[in-house]
Amino acid sequence: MNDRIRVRFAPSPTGALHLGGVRTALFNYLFAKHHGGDFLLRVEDTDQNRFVPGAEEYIVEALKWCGLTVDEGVGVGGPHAPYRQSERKELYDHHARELLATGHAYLAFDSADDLNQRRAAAEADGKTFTYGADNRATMKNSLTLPPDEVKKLVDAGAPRVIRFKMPENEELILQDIIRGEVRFNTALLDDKVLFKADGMPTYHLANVVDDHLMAISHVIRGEEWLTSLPLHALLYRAFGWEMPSFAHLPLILKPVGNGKLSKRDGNKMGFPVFPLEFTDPDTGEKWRGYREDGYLPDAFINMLALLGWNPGTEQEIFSLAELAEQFSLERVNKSGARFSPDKAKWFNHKYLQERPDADLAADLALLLQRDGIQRDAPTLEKICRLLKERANFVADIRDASQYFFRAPETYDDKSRKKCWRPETPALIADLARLLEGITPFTAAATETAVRQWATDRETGLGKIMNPFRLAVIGLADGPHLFEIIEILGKTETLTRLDTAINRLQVEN
RNA sequence: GGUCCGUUCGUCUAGGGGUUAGGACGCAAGAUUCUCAUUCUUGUAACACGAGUUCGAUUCUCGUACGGACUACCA
Repeated sequence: MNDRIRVRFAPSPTGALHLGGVRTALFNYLFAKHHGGDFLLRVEDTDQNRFVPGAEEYIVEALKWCGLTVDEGVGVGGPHAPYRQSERKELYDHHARELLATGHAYLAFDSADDLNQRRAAAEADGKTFTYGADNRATMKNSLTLPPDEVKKLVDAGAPRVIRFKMPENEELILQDIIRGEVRFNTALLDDKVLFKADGMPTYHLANVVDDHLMAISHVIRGEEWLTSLPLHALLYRAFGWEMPSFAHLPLILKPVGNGKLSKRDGNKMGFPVFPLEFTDPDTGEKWRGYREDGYLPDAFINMLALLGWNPGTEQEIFSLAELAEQFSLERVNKSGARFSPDKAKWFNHKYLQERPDADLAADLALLLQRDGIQRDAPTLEKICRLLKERANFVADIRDASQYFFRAPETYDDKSRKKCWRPETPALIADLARLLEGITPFTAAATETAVRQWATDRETGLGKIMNPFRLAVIGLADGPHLFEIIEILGKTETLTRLDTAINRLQVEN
């Protein structure tokens, strides 16, 4: 075994990947890249009942969108193929037999009913039934049944599982990179099923076998696996294999309320929990995605990286490469982190500001196209330049830019009451005459002229600008007005002034 | 219930035996501006509790409380 750093992200194709899963993938990726190692993608599809069509493709696409390039695994192949557990069945079968042969595992014939009965009985007694060291002697398995009867059952094809034989009373002291020492006593642990009656391995067996076969050096996974760490450690020992290092990541919690973030929270609280939009093939239920909501992948990743990890400095904006450079598992937090939709937006805002106007314009063009609006790229670029600072998403730019594409049909009532006075129409008419004579119709030229004009008339600029703005865009907010009219052009600007004079007179 | 893990501003977090306990999001105020936003400045607000160790504990130890995960022939 060499010293190469190799990590894997091993999701189950049971649906879309949610925030927690993406972050696990991210931390694995960052750790691998930090050490110049390999990032593998393995699909753990050993549960036939929970398989969701399209989920695997979704996972691959989501990682791609996030920029987490897979070095080896599903979708890209590699020396340890196949990387889909359903295609590696013989391997698990072989290893399960080995455990049976070495006495680390045994056959169990108990039916689901038997087990349920025992559990119910224990519960009625206020206890918890564990199929472990203290109870396995009372169950129907190859430890309790005479060998010939076991053989008879096996030959008859009786439904059976393979269980791990947990040591009776052993204190296990395990190391976790994030948490330090973690202790367990095997007396309290149960004889987990390693191989199911349907001929498939369970997570535990498949996971350990594959991690070993794929030469994984570090297992970085969610905290929900911490309690299975002793089982996995014992499995490595039973096989006589060197154990990889383990790191259990803290969970991502709901923004408000108790518990870990679930996919329900997103639709309920108005933020996506999935990187990409996802439609449940069974229920038809639709889930929002960060991509479709207008998040930039780098912003999304940056936000996720800082959920449970920090560099120890005050830097908070990181490219993926910077993240990889600075990442270390030692700086991952122990406690769960509440997810904050607000902060996610803030990150996107930051990244949006850095995005070239031409790129923003291209995105904006796409959005506008859906509304049947088309404009030339230079104009859209100018619009983006003006509007982006107040936007979190390109869609915000679209929403705020409507007056560039059509003249106002209504006028902001509050502003109208405040600034549209009886003398205003005449003022605006004068202003229109002034603007008519300005060529070229640039922001600088119109601003200079209007300021001069205001000074000459001894009228405060505010007196003019507010109704001017209202007349042109129908709103009381927005970017520099002279920039707006430059984009609109002289003709359109004058038309709008004229329209406003007529309509606002009537409305007043 | 049992096992394991955790607990610093509302949230994400830095720090670590002696600090004005730092930063960011959010919120509030001020400055700038034709407006809104941006930006800048300022403010707001935290070491869960109780013991112990110590000259001194938010920091170390132990308890308690609270939170979380696991407790399937799911991963």
